[in-house]
Amino acid sequence: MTEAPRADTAQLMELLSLSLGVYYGEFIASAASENLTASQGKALTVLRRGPAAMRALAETMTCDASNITGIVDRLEKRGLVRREAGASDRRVKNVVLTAEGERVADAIRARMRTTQEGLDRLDDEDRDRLRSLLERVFLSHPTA
Amino acid sequence: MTEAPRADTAQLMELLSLSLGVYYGEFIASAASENLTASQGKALTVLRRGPAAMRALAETMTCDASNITGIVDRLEKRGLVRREAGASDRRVKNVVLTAEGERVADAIRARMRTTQEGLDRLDDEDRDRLRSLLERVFLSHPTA
DNA sequence: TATTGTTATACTCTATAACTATA
DNA sequence: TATAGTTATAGAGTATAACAATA
Repeated sequence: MTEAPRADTAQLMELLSLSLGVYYGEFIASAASENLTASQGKALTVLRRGPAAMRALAETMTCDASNITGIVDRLEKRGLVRREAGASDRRVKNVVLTAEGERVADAIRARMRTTQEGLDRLDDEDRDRLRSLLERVFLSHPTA
Repeated sequence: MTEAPRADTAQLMELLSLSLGVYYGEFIASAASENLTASQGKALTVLRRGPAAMRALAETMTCDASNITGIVDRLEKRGLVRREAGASDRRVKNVVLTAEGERVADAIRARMRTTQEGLDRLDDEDRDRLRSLLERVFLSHPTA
């Protein structure tokens, strides 16, 4: 009964691991071609979705808040992001992409040809199925 | 005509970025709970598929071969892997999981409950669809 | 008192270059 | 000559602990 995983859960986990390896490997190479480390590229990717406080950025990137100081320092030194004072809470600093930062973030994604071509091989129906499946697996928050 | 990406390729890339971010975040936390860094956990995950030469390990992990020395050193010191002399080419060292290493690799995967529960929410047909889609996007090698 | 961001510290990861032992 | 693995080095990432400013 109950919560025993179905027979091929292990297979799917393995396939996810392989897929992530392909995707992340291409991401690292893409960031490197803009002279950015994986963490710096990841920060730009996250900030592309909108400004974020240092703390929030740390949580999204699954690392300690103290690390973000150095990562943002280096991105700021290169003119890719800037720190803005928080509106209500004066302790908070919001990190915002500059125009150049947006350009670089876009360039990183554009360079991920293998992944994009993989998606382009799917027809419209399959692309919609993939979207639905990913949302259900990774983005649904079961009431708990 | 031709190679222009379909309208929602950008959406799917963003969704992949979010989904794999969730997966990777859970992986990092899972490895940390076994007192392993992301790279060490990744190495165990790769070796779980079978022994690999130092060089091959570096390629799979998308890093320079010189890094693997230190990573394997630390895993070996903890008894999770061992170096074996190559059969034909005496320059080669194959890295092999120990029994304890296998146990830890399994524990890392088993601890990824959020992802597993996400997969468990799918019925058999959807799970098969997801497998097919991931294989087509990430693991197919267009003749080129 | 609790929280945000920073700093100091020690360890790990990373690429580059130079080395050795094989091939 | 070329390749597999190692070592040395410098810069970056990482968690922990302690701190100042603010809430």
